[in-house]
Amino acid sequence: MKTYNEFKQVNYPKIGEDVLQYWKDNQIFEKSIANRDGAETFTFFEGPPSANGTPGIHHVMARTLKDIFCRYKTLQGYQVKRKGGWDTHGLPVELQVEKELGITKEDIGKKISVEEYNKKCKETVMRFKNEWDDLTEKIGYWVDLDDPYITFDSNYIETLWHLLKKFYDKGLLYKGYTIQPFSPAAGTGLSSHELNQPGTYKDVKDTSITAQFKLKDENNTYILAWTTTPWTLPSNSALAIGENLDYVKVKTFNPYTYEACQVILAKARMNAYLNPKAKDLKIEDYSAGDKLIPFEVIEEFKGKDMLGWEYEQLFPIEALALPHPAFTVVSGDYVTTEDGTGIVHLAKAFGADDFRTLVQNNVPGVFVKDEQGNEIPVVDRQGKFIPVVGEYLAAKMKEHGITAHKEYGVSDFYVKNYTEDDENAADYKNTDVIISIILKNENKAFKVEKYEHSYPHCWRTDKPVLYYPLESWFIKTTAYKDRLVELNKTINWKPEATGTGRFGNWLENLVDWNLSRSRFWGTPLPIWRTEDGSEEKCIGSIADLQTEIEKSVAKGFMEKSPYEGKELDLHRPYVDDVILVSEKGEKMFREPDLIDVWFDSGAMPYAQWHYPFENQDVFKANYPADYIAEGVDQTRGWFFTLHAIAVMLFDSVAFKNVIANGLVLDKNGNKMSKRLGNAVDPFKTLKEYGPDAVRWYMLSNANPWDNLKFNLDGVTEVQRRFFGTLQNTYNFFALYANLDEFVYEQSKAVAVSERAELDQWIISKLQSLIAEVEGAMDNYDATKATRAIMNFTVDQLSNWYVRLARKRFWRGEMNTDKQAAYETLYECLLSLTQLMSSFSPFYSDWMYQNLSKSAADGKESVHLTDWKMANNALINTDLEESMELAQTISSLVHSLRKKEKVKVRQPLQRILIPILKEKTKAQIEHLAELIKSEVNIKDIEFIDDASGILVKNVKPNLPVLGKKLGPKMRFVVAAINGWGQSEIAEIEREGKIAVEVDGETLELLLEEVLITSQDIPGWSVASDLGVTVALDVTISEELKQEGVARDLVNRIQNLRKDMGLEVQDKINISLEDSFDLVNASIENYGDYIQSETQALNLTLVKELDDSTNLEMDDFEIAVKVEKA
RNA sequence: GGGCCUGUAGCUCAGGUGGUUAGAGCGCUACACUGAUAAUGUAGAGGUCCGUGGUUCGAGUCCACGCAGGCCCA
Repeated sequence: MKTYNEFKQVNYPKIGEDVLQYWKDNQIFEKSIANRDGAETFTFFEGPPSANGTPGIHHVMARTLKDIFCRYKTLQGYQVKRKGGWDTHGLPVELQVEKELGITKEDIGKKISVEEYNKKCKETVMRFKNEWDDLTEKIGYWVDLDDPYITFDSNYIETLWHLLKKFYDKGLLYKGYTIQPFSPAAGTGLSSHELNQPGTYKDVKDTSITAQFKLKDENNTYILAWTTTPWTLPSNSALAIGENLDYVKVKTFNPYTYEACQVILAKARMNAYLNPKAKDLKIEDYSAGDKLIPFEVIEEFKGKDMLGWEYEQLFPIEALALPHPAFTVVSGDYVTTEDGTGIVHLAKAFGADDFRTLVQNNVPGVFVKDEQGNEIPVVDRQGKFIPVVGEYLAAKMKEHGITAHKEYGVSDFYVKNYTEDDENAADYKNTDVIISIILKNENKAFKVEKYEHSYPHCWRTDKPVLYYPLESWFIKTTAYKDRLVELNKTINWKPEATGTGRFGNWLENLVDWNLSRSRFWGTPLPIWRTEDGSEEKCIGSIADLQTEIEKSVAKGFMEKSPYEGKELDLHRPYVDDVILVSEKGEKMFREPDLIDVWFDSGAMPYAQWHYPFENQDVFKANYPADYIAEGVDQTRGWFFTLHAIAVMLFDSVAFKNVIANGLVLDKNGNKMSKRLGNAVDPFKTLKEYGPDAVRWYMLSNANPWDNLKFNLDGVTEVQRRFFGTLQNTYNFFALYANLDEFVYEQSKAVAVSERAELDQWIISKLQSLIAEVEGAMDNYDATKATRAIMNFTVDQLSNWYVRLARKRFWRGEMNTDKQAAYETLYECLLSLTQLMSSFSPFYSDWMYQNLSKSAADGKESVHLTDWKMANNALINTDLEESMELAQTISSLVHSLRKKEKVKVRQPLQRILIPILKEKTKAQIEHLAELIKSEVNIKDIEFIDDASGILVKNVKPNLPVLGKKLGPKMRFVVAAINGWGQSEIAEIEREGKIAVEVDGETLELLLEEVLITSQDIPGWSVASDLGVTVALDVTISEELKQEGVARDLVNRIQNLRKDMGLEVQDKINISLEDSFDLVNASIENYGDYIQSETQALNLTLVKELDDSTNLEMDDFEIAVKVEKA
């Protein structure tokens, strides 16, 4: 019976399927967790995917990355609970439903009830759960799929409410506004998605104004700022410059009033405002009305020099006056000199950039109070100026005698001009034009012109949109900015730059978290308000809600609870039916907003356990996460919301280690998309290549945080080069182990110290590998780990150890040396299965079981084993260095043989190795036998200084010399390069030497140069890595005979194979007596030939019948081989 | 427009703190081996280290400015 299964061919996909079935049948995953009951926990958080689309190949990457560290830590003895999860709310789901139903947001509540709509969303969102689960299993991502958290679940939402209430109680949840695209014609805000509809951006001609903002402390000096929305000028409260841009102050004249003035603008924009043809004209020669206006630069400065400059309000409307630091110059990182004046006018209410910049600089915006005392902008929701501004403009029209198609009342100043009747009137003037005329007349406009640009329009009304402040609920993240930054520094980011750069910068420029979404399918905001907004209540649990409902029913605001006799569903529309009662006895209605879905996922550490309502212990043992991984695109999404909630509510990080992985692109580096047809189907790929090779390829090919150019050829290569080589190595072991009936038994194994050098070496290498893999994995660097394993397997174990040790396996009966060889190879293979198991969980388990099913301590699965740490006592650095020397020397001899055209089978007498260090000599001698047999030579001779034939080379030791010499380096280097043998001898003898440089004498020390030996006169030499080898190519008669003997062995072995003999079959050989050389060879090496070919007899005969002709290098010889 | 990442051989990637002639695998070419054989070994060809400036005795490596591709945000 065979102990170790032998495989002619391996079917990797089938191994994946079989092992998956085995895991299921034997509950290996469950056992891997139950096994570690009571052990220290290692916590992983699953970033929930959305199952409303099918998974792609990039999910294989993401899920593999998540899986490997959990498996690794499990082996190391930690208990790693892994709860799966689903992200179920949000816009993509809504859009998909709308597309399928052929409706728009407009239709919700009309053509379809909110109830039906949300029901449809709920069905849609889990549509592809089965595909996801299937993929998850097939790629071997171990995660609990039976009990996942689902963000639409009532328990989940209850935790969200609990957290929101905590924010609320801390005073961190507030109602403010944010600048959003708004359609005054439709009276509604527009989502960025709506703005991205085709056709929304149209080319329009608007009146643009370059306005003059008068500096406070200087006469006739103005800052110029350009705008395509003149109606925002009354709301101006600051000007932004680029700190590093160059600005000029220019003496010139206003082109409309001809008044002398000094204007400030970006140097790079002068040509746009000041006619270059006028550059030679003199200021004094100008008279009002001249076409060419002279100008003269009188000062130049940087933008940062302008910071804090004060100017006078452009429209001095009393009700709009503001305190300092309004009307000052601030810095804006987005300011350019591509258009305008290089100075940007800021109106807080009407631009998102403006808003952000002003908030960051603590500059107030232009607002007025309404009856409730709320701040409102000077443009109302119909898109017209409120009377405060209207009055001013109407008065100015009169003052300046501006007439239009009609007389303007205080409420007629629409800023975006959508009353078509007016627009078509003959003498029509829009608000922008009126503002232009006023400013021109008042010496406040430097340039007015029509400007054609692309401007967004409402897709429904076709009217231009405004950027307008809309009410929103916010979390005051800015209050915790410092703590967020501080705690972020304790997180281990892979790659580091994502943590310090992308995420760190984001935290530095933090704005408050806008929680509000005006949608239907999502977590409702648990805040109820009275109609006048004077009282509000935040609900933190279902129990709270029930209590409040009861109060309200008692008060008579509701007949009965909307939930009476129904399943409790916190979603809209049910929750909207809840009317509560305020402290003062007023009716309270829920704020209709839903919350940002990122809050859903960022709260998963708590909500997945329904904390604090349940599972407090589980939560505490699994918080914060030791490790998470997600795409780098989540930096401002999930990574941020996890961090924000954890820091603000728990003063903790949410995760200690994080990998932000890159994208999976197609093999040409293009983004994969279903539309372009270059998307790789994960299921097909897994079916064809099996999960292990795909995982291994993804991890080893590039760092996970770099983008991966996914190429199936790469998967094939990994399969062939790595898995194929490993499989060959295993097959080799199994074949001979079974023949010898070898069975590994740890207790009876030969002590490592008693094994052959080669065994000790590979064991040492193996321990070094384990240490390297541990180091890499502890640092969350899977690429390094996989590459190290690959290198060991292919280069060290297969191409060196097995090749050199081959004969020990097939020759003779079982003895200690042979047993040691088996044990060594077995131990390497078994260790490899564990090292590999995190990355290629199926194949490694399969091989583990093949190797260990006969072992006394064999486990059901490699994934249930305990990590075998590196044994430092078995690491022999000296031996590893020796072997490296041996490998280098062998390689050099091979290349010399090739150069001299002497094949390896022809024995040669000796090689010469020049030796400058005793240690090197000892290290080579240590493995002399091995080198000799590997390259088929009889002797290694060393030549040292005493021989007197060494030719040495000298090189400067640059890092050492550089520090000492600095700029004189190149002279000294030139001097050293010109040295001959006598100088080298001198510095070696004296330990120092004098060098003349530039008339100066310097002393060089022995350690400042590197001496090597590269030449032996009259010999064919080769060198590499500081080792030089010379080969003696003289072939004596004796060597020739031995060469023939080896050739004969080789030819007879081929014959054996052709005859189909088994390895252990014995033979008889008859050779034709025809060549003296052959006869002599048989005379002297007959025993060798017989033992190698397992021949009982080797006879020379005069004539052979039924013989075969053997083709030797220079002749042919007849031979007859018979099975004995 | 801003932040961040990437750019090294035909392809995929390595290249601590700057150091003489920039490496590996695959692919290609030639040869060898033939008891791991649908394997394996050896050698060879193949480079403007994205560009331009700068710092330095010395730059793939450090700095500045660009170019190309990507991600996120406006």
